[in-house]
Amino acid sequence: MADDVTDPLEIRPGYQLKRAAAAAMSDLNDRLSVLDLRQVDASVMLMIQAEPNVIASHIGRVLDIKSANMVPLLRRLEERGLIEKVPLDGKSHGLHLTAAGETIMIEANAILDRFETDLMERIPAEHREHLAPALRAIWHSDT
Amino acid sequence: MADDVTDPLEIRPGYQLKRAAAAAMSDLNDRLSVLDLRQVDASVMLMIQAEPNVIASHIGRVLDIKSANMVPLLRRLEERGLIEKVPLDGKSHGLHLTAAGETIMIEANAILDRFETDLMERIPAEHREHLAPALRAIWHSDT
DNA sequence: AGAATATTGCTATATAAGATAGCTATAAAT
DNA sequence: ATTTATAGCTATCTTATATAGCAATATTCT
Repeated sequence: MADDVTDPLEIRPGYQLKRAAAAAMSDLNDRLSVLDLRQVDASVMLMIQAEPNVIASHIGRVLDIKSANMVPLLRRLEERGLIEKVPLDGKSHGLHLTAAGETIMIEANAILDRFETDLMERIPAEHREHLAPALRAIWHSDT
Repeated sequence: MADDVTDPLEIRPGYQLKRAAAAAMSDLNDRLSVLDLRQVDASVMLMIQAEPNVIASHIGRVLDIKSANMVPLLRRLEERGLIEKVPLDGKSHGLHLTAAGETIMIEANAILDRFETDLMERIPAEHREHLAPALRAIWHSDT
């Protein structure tokens, strides 16, 4: 039996969204793996880079990472010498990229830029500009 | 510190895709939970409904479900009396919905339709029609 | 027909992401 | 000053999916 039978899920946008995200995220993970970084690592470091001295709980709030999961994530990055913590007061630490962290982020940003260029290039031109606004609407109106 | 600091990931379509998918899938899982079905269960049953007598390995190929994971999935559905297996030859089984399976799929299809209507309604009208083609392009050109 | 190969469905186990529950110390609010 | 909220943390659980491999059967090739 050839696999040309109509997939009843092909017409469902929810399924398209899931499969597109899975394909894209798998691709990105492969690309980031050469730096031994996961997406979540890169996104956290991106936030630290954008706002040095940011605290962990703020990153967690923005990126939806539970503090229980943030702790080992930051510890790994710190142990690799990519970030450092500077005490702000008795309980908070400002996060910063180290020199090594800045260096790896040059490559990480290049990978992310390339990934996104490739991602957008897959999309026919007439649909391309609509993707980000549509996705943002889905995400931000989620209750 | 108010959380109005610019999120450096807001501008990245890859991140938008991930967050939109996560929000939508979480929503859908909540809705399907009233039937005690997960998305993957519903999608498998949808394929069986669309093509009675389909075999498990075909579903796995189309939906990207490993046979090791298909086995317990089908067993649960069979134990709940929602599907049944009819031997086709010495090693394959044709899958069918039972009467109970047909009944639950009436509700499941209603939930899916409603979910997708709500999903699309969140998107501003001028972007709406572009979402599915854009997502399909991302998914299907994935190597 | 016989031999080699591929497919189907399966078991058992590993991995990885993320969620839950709860705790201590500190800071902020009343 | 007392209460409440926040930051960071530990330990553990759940869940989805991946890996490795197997026996029986079907298919393909010579």
